[in-house]
Amino acid sequence: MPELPEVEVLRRSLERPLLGDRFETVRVHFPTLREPLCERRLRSLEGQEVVGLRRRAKYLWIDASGGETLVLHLGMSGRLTLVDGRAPLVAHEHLGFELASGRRLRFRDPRRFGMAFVASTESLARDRHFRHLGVEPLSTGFDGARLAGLAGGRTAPVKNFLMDASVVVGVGNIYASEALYRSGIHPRRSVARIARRRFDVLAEAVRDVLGDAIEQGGTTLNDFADGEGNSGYFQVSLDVYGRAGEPCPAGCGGTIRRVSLSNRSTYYCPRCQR
DNA sequence: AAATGAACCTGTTTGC
DNA sequence: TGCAAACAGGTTCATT
Repeated sequence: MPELPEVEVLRRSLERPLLGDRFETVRVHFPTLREPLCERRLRSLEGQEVVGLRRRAKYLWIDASGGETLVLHLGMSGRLTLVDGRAPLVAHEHLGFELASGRRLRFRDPRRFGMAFVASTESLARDRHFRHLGVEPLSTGFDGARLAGLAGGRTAPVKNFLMDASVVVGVGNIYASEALYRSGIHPRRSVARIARRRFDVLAEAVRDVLGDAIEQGGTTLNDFADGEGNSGYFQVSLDVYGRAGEPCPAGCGGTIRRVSLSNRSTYYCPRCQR
């Protein structure tokens, strides 16, 4: 489900309802995520107030008053929703954070690629999950010069490069295809063969497509929803992702093609993208 | 160092 | 209709 826009939409939707609320009881129903849940550490949040919601890459950081941060990652199929405290358990509900307001923050992840852990707020930058991460694409530090510099000495296909979190974070399989389409760059093109000027175009396309998707509430392919259960609408704005066989939306006369790159479906217009 | 592929899981869709 | 294969938004680790 979630790339950067979906996590950012989630963060924004939860910020107002969660700030100032307090963790009362943390319930671990199934400790089986990719990294096993540590019930003791998670329960250490009990009694702490929510003082901030931040996003780093595709991770959500929920800062608590005791100097600890709840870190959540939704993997492929994770869902985080605010429900009534008396709402029944649902299938694959791994975690429930019962709040002083009587609500519950529900974390469920059928495929178990997600993560949930607690770290001290002060140590987050040094945490092994974050220390290797590259630039935030919506920050001022992200531009064509930066991308071109990082591409130096590399030869990988540009789509792989864009999806490399040590280069730039938050760009997943959907938005990589979309940004390349908007840039007119073929997803298989080696970064060694991209002219300096085209990196400016690419950086701007990444920034724009992510920004547009956030504005539209994210992409809901199956059932992405924000913390209050609202679906996104960006899926209707996708130019190429999931549109194999359809005509290129630019009207060039080409047909959108689907290929596999590193075992990930990749969509592009063979006519517009070179 | 960089690139590639496999592994981790379950649920849903596709194809025979 | 039924079943099996293919596929799905991510990250990390091992191997070249």
